[in-house]
Amino acid sequence: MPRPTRIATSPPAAVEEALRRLGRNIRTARLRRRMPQEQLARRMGVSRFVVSDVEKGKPTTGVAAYLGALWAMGLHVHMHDVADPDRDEEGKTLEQARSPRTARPRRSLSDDF
Amino acid sequence: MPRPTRIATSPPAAVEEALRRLGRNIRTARLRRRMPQEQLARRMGVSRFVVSDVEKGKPTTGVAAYLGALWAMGLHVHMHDVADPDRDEEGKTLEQARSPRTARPRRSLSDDF
DNA sequence: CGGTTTTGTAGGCTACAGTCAACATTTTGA
DNA sequence: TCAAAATGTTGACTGTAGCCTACAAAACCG
Repeated sequence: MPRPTRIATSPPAAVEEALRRLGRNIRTARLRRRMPQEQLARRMGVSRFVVSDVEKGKPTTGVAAYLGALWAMGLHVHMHDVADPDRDEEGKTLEQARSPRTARPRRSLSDDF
Repeated sequence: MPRPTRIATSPPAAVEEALRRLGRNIRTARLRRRMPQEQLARRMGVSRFVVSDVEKGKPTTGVAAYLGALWAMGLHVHMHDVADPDRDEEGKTLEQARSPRTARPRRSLSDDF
């Protein structure tokens, strides 16, 4: 992703850690299946270097590489729960009566400072 | 990700669908929080176009953008379960005695055809 | 409704992500 | 122990991902 995006070059610690963990998990899954990086890469249609990057949790790597790795090992279903509206308790609370299609802020009549 | 990788340009249907779902979920979470794309983008340190891409589930977009969006809404913890070794039943079954550090194939003594 | 905000889209620019080759290192299985 | 396989690392090349500007459309709230 060209033109260094702050989120990619120096992500928040939480993001970095989440990516490292994801990469570690993917690596564990691959090793359990006794599948070399090379073979996983072929299944995904990328070079083995991308697999290496994914397992390192490299932030600048495309999301398709991560999803593809999960998919190639039958683990992509785990993604279905991520940000699932049913699991988003904070969101459910914040949601008032309905869910608008745009996020236009509400302006109360007399509370406009 | 330059040089069109197959996984990114024409991903397996399952990957495409998983990405669309993820993007949809992120959008729902954002709208519930009544947060414009612009504001979310600022928090992430990217332009609003990247947020738009994420919500569309664009496969070629960097993983940091997706993770960053989740993080900015406090949803990145959902990633912790993805490919979690404890949840990888198939992997647990395949795993024999131990987990090697590389995926070198085993060759039994007399079963080498 | 009507002004305002949000979101979508198109085109162009530029830095860099993915690729590859070659070699070094690590780790395995026997 | 040791050869073989897997993985890591480096550096150069190249097409594109992310950015921006500008306009259009959509959807909101009062």
